[in-house]
Amino acid sequence: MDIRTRLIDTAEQLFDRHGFTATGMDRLTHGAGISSRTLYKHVGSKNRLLAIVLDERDRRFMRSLASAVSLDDLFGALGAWFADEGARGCLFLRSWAETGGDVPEIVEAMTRHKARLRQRIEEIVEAETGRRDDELAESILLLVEGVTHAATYRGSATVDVALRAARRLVESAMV
Amino acid sequence: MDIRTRLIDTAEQLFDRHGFTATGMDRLTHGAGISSRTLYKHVGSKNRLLAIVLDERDRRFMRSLASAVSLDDLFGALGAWFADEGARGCLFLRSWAETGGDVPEIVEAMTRHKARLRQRIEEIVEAETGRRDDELAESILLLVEGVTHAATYRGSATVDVALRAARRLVESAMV
DNA sequence: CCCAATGTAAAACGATAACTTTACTCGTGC
DNA sequence: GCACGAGTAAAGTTATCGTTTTACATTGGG
Repeated sequence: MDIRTRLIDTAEQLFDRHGFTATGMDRLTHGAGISSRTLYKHVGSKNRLLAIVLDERDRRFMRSLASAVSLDDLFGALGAWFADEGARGCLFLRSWAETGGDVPEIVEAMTRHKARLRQRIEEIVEAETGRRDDELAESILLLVEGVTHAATYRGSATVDVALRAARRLVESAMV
Repeated sequence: MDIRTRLIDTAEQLFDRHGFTATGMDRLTHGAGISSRTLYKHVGSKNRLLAIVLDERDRRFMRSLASAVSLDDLFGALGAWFADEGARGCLFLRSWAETGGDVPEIVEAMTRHKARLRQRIEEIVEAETGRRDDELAESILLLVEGVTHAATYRGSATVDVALRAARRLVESAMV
């Protein structure tokens, strides 16, 4: 695996598990097995490293939803994500909050990700119901955001609750 | 206002707006207008200060829900909270994640708060529908958790979407 | 064959972190 | 009238922060 990939993977894990500010550069360099000089040649700064990590995470997350055309697919993918990666809340929102909304590159990475997520949910809702429905898409987004955070303290069974609630909302909107 | 209250209020604002780790002790002492010696006499450590802040926030938040007996009340109170305090995600989850789940007093404060919230939602659902319904309460919790985080990037109009979705879930459960 | 690129280790940078200590002031109650 | 508790300011402690720099090793291509 090449250095840059190894660095970004290490950083994503450390930022996710211990927090951005609490993760020092030494833990990043030791974790990735590189020198600090190499780290700075590759990513320039700690803030830029976080922005790159977020962009990479967005790509990976959206890829896991790429083939979803139903609520089952959507919440199935979410459940698989939590099982694989753990559930510690949304890393984009956490990064945005930890930096106080003061770092433009992180605000932008967060905004981009949330726009893509919202768009993707709209497509899935349209595939499931056969028509566009903004209000329905927005409430499914609320369930997705809700399960992302509730799963941290109520466990993975919450994904099934979210799926059943989403189905009911679709039914209720179909009448 | 007495020193301890002033300190806790200041700390809550700074932790919420800039993050826990990113807020230094000097900003806390200057913000509260006290010396560092006094701060440590009162709260002992930065971690204990955060735990105290969280307990106080929980009391205040639960008080704002104290008289709620309907979905309207519940989401009305949430909307008012966001309007008054801003929406930057759940401070309990953020504090828990920022400290990597490694600080017992913070894990406990988070767990206590979430248990109380879940309990309160169960009571409101029972008052609204006339019967206990665990599944329904859990899905309303998902909407509450969802709107808490989605409001940070989709604005306060999301509260109305959450309320309407909650109403539909109740209707759907009443059949 | 050697130059340029890419990496390393390790020291140094100034700033700041959380926290403690020293020395001093003040108002209150006995 | 003075002792004491509660506060202050400010320096000091030890440690770590993000970042840069210096000096050196390895390696692949013209």
